[in-house]
This record gives sequence, structure tokens and C-alpha cells, in this order.
Amino acid sequence: MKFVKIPSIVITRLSTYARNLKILEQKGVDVVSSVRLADICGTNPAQIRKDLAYFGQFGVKGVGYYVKELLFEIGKILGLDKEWRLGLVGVGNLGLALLRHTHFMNHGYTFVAAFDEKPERIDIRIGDIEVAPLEAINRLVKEKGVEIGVIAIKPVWAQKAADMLVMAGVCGIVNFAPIQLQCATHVFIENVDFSLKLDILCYRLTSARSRQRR
Amino acid sequence: MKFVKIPSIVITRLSTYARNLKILEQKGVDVVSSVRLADICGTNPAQIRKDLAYFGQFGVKGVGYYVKELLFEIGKILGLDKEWRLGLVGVGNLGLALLRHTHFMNHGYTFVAAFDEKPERIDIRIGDIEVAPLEAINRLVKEKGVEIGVIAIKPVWAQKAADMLVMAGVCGIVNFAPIQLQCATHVFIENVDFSLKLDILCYRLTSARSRQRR
DNA sequence: GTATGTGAAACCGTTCACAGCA
DNA sequence: TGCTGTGAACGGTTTCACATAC
Repeated sequence: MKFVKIPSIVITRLSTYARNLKILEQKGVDVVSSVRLADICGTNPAQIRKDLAYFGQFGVKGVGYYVKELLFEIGKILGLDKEWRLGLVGVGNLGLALLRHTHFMNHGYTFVAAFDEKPERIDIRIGDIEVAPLEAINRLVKEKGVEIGVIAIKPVWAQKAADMLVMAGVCGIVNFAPIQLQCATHVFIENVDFSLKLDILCYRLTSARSRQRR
Repeated sequence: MKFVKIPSIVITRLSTYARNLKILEQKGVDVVSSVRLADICGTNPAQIRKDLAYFGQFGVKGVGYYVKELLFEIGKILGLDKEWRLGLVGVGNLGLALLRHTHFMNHGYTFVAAFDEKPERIDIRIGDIEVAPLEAINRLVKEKGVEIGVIAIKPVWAQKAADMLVMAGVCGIVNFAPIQLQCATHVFIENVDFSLKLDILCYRLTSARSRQRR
């Protein structure tokens, strides 16, 4: 078997396919062709087939893909066939939104710990979780088996939080703070960046307007 | 002047450059070379120079870039040299986080209206803003001059919210709901997608682990 | 000497087009 | 016939390398 580097955009699309396959499954659709799925996902049929080809052959020639089967296979590829344990740093409004609102999340993810730097937030209970101080990160990450850290704290604290998470053994971080975290190379970081998206929109709106004015 | 299509990844990077130039400015740094800036931004010096070349010549040969000047120019390119008026749909925890916590945002963006579908949230005041029902979108978007809509409402309501915003004249939307919005082609949509980022991390962690096991 | 700006080359991802199979 | 899987062609982005200017 050859070593093939998989572009990260492929992974992004797989997640999109999974999301839309779930919707098809709920609608009771059994089989879907790459053309139909591409239409739904806003991409190209060849792209879907190429993306899947990185991982194997999941379709039936002349027929298409069985929705449930493909969903299962993509889940396996992405690693969604297990429960992932999340630790939250920062229990402000954003943190609370993440903790409470499961509709912003897929199944398979559970918050098992939460931390904050503000003394008045310590010991507050949210569901099953008790908010702990940042100093408890090392102990609780190990105790609760946190695998992914979610940073939703003020930017000034974000790097410290990341350092503590990594020190405790966390290898994956979703960062909501608008700064670039510096971590060891074995740590995977994904940024969720509202102000970046706003900047992109500004540019598009600005250039669309200046084009109109001509 | 030639028409050159600018890749959207260039815009993304410009925003990153701006963010880091701001930090350099605060530190009192006057001049920065593309090598140094690339180092900070985690990219390649040639890439920075190529990105900027789409828009003009902003450096001094043998010297580098004047931080303040370059920051100003990038701001002008992105359209950050004006105030942008935002309208929020969905005043749950996430919406409140966006409204209140300015550290998730750059300067230059101001929320001027907020909407929610839950009757108990209507008429609540947050700062200068009074929460209005979705039905008021059309009127208030026009009255307050909303230019960008921010959707932080439950997925089931998201498409309706988008439709109403677009109907009222909004051409840019930042969407936090984990669904793909369908809008007219003149509308720019940027998605902020937590569960997508989680899926990417899962994949990376899973494949890193399976690589270790070998 | 030093760092930008930019053609040219290398690289990578997307799309095409068709062989192969149900 | 219909749709997948895939080599080949294409198009676009990144990187290199050097002429140019301070």
C-alpha cells in the first residue's frame, strides 16, 4: 500500500458529505449518486468520487452509493465511530453556548470538563460539569480523559490555556480566540475565527460595490 | 488596468497579515521584512510579496515594509476603513457572546440590531440594542442600515432568517448554524462551523494514533 | 549589502473523459 | 444503460530565483 498524503480540504468535504448524508438518511433516501450528492453539497461529482477514492471503493457501479453504508464508512474514516471527550476553557457566553447548545454540534462529542480564570465562575455547575480553575487543567484533563481542548477564553489567556492543555496531554485544540496559538508540532489546532470571516465579507462587499460603481 | 481574479485564500491571508501587523504596531515596531512577517504568520515570504502584488507595491526595496503604512493599505483593500453595521439573528448564548464580547471581533464592526424568534426574548435590551421579532427584520434592516447579517439561531430557523435578511437588502451573511444556506448568487455567505472543525481534529487525531500503532 | 517585485518553474488539486462493471 | 473508479489533462497556487532599487 502506498503512502498518499491526503489534502486537508478533502477532510473538510468528507465532513460536509457526512452531514448531508445524514439528512438524506433521515428523509429515508436509500441510494444516492455522486451527481445528486454533489448537487446537494455544492460541488462536482468527480470530486466526490476522487475524495472517496483516497480511502477505498464505497459505491456500486451503475447504481450509486448506499446512503447508510457510505455514512458509516465516512464516519469510520473521520474517526466519528467513538465518543470524543472535550474540555472547555472559558465559560463566558460563548463557552456556555457551546456547553448547552448541542445543535451546534454533532453527536459523538461530549464536554467532560470546564475551566475558567474568573474566581466567581469557579464551582458553578452546568449540567454534569463543575467549572474548575485553570490550575486544575492538568489534573482534570488526565482524570476525565480529555482528548480535545476547546478554547473560548479571552485572547490574553488563550496561549496560557493552550500550554496547560498540551502539558496535560491534549493533542487537539479548537481555538475561538482571534490569535495564532503557538504549540508543539504534534498538536493539531483548528481555529474558529469570526473576525476573519467578517473581514472576508467586507472585502467581497467592498469590491462588489466598487465594481457596480463603474 | 487588467482584470485579475483574486483567490479568496489571498484575502484570508491579508486579514491575518493585518492582525499581526497590528500586534507589531502595538509593540512599537516600525519596519518589517517579508521574512519576518512570514515567520510570524506561519507562511512563506514570497507568498506575502505575491499576495500584496495583486494590489500594488507597498514595500521599499532593501528595507521592507513600514508597519503602519502596510496596515493602512491592507485595511483599505479589505474595506476596513469604514464602520460596518451588523444585524444579529438569534440572541441565545452564542448571540449574546457576539454582542457583548468585543474581543472576538475587530474594531470597525458594530451591531445595530438584534432579532429572535422566542417571544420571551423580545424587547430585552442589550446595551443600545432592543431585541425585535424576526418579522421586524425587513423594517429594521432598512431603518438601521444593516449591511451584514449574523445568523446565530437554531438551524431550523437559519434559512428563514437568511431569506428575510436578503429580502431586506442584506448582501453579506456570517452563518453560525451548521447548515448550508441557499441564497441568491449576489449574496456572500461565510460559514463559521464548530462541528466541522471538530470533525477535522478527530480525523487528524485518529490518523495520528493509527500511525503510532504501526 | 539587503529586501522587494516578479517572471518562470514546480507543485498540487480539480475536472474531464472513458474504461469497467452491475 | 447507468454510474463508479481512475489515468490524463488542465488550471491555479506556491515556491524559486534573480533583476531591480534603496
